[in-house]
Amino acid sequence: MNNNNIFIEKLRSAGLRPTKQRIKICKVLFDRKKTFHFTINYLKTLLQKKTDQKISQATVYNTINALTKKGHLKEISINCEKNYFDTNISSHHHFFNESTQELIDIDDSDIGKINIKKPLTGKKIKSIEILVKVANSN
Amino acid sequence: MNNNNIFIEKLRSAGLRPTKQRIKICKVLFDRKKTFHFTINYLKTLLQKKTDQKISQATVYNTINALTKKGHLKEISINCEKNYFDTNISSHHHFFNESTQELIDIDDSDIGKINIKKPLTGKKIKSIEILVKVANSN
DNA sequence: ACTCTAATTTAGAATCATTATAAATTAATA
DNA sequence: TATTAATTTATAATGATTCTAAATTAGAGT
Repeated sequence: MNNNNIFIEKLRSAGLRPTKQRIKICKVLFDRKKTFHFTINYLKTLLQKKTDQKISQATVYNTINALTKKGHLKEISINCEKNYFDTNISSHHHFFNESTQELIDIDDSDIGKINIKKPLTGKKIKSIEILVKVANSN
Repeated sequence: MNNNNIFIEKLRSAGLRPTKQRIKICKVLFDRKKTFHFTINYLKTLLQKKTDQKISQATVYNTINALTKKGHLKEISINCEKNYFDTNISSHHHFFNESTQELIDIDDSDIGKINIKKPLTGKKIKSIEILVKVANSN
């Protein structure tokens, strides 16, 4: 089976040439049922496993940065210990499980309305991000 | 005037020996009216300006990390572009002005109650952090 | 006050993630 | 197919942070 055309379209729509490296990266990122959270490091490992020819790390960085810039990925950071990316680009929030270092989506609709009582005047809100840090209760 | 005793107490209460380097750092951090947001880099610059003898960067990092670990500082990260620290350790949130890279406190009481409709079972919430990214509206 | 020891400071090296460089390769258009 | 602009690549450079090991210092005990 071949989803490549979907990825080619995705890349083209973002103004990126569909090279074989980028298509492979898209396959790892987007060819899955559930949304995917990853660090660049983990992605590099996955690519090495799933790929015959190696993809240089410069290409991985360039491609991920380009996809992020075009809005196909979302960047999330947890106190800079690790920089995660998320294939779920809808407006949503996160649990971060400190016990496992795992990141879990919280749907926007699963959080009640955020009421900012004193907005900054003369500024436009670009985004509201909530990070709920949790740990195993024991 | 001399607030040093206050800083010495603060350091001791955190189990840190009040060395002259640490006291100088405390002075820069805590001897102010308003809360203070800073990057390590900015702090190093300030210390260099306000100090006769230079403090090595290893000491700056060690001290800031120790104070953070003991809860005298709070760490905030904005997509890892920059890692900020905040002398305001009360439960609160932040505006981040993308136009100026400036970080502004939002008091906990200036945000309405956060309603997490589907909490994670078996996990304890450690913290909830809201980051409101804004930009100059023009 | 003096001695001793463990904590601390320090310069510099090491590490890690990320970005820049510049030459070789490739996609896509004519 | 030829051309050229984009892309990939290995490698070097950068920047932030941590490590190391030697020199210094704080503070407890004498």
